Amino acid sequence: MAGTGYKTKQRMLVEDYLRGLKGTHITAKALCEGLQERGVKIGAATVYRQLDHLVEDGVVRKYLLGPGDAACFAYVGQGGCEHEHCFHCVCTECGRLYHVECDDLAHISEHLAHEHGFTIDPQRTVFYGICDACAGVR
Amino acid sequence: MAGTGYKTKQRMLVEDYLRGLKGTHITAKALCEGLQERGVKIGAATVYRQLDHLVEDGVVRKYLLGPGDAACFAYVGQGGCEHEHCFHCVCTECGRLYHVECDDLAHISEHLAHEHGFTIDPQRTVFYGICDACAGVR
DNA sequence: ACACACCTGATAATGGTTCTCAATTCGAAT
DNA sequence: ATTCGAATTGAGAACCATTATCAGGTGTGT
Repeated sequence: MAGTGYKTKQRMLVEDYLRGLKGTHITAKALCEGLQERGVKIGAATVYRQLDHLVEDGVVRKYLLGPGDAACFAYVGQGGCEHEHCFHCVCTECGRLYHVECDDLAHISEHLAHEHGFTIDPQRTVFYGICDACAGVR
Repeated sequence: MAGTGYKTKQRMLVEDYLRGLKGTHITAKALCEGLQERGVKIGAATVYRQLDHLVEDGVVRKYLLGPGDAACFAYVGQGGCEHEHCFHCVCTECGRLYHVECDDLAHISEHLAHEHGFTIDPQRTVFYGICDACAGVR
């Protein structure tokens, strides 16, 4: 379960970079540029490939925020259970992305599953709305 | 609240086509082709623009089934839904769209607003996951 | 070291969506 | 009905994230 394929330099680089972000999300392109700014020579295609592998291994999570938007990736670690009920909120005003980890959200998942026969995928589900910062300004 | 901009022929055509699907989803491209097969002359750009307007008006809902896949659109009617706290669940397996009206979901909205400073827009928010019908098959 | 499967990276290709812009249409006021 | 400014249209180009291609490099077990 430790990895799909070989342990190459690039695999380590991508994984380490994500781990260093400590739960923060990042886009594939930004990750690629971030590595290159560190002097690492790595191609975009490789970054995408390694991200796919890491997601398949369950070490990294991929979030699809919107159509056309770039996917976001975040390190969740081995077994990544701590963040299982982490949902995302996107402010339609400022575009900011908020991580919300809360038991109440976990309860909603269970409620939907038991009462409405629908099992939510937290990785794909995004709440759209307005954050207080923006609500206050208006 | 009835419409953004002018009521053009194309606007009506797109809206009527979607309404005729009665809750079923359709992709922008398919909608465009469907109209053209009816003998309607309409450009893809216009279809996308009108879909955006209809989504903004809350009459149509937009959602993604998979990464890289085309967005899907479904007619949900005037006022978005008859009930205020109607959320939508999309099965990523079969693509079916479920309407869920439930007080527990309303509570989550309040909780997020009070405890996490984020006010959900139910019209725009879609839950992604797997419905029991598909979960059983696997 | 050897063989072979896998990985890399630059580039091209893909596909959905958005942008451009001249021509057309809309809506309200005349 | 006519006019005029603003909004819309449509064809194609542009955009952007992601994938595919493929020759050459690299990892692993023997």
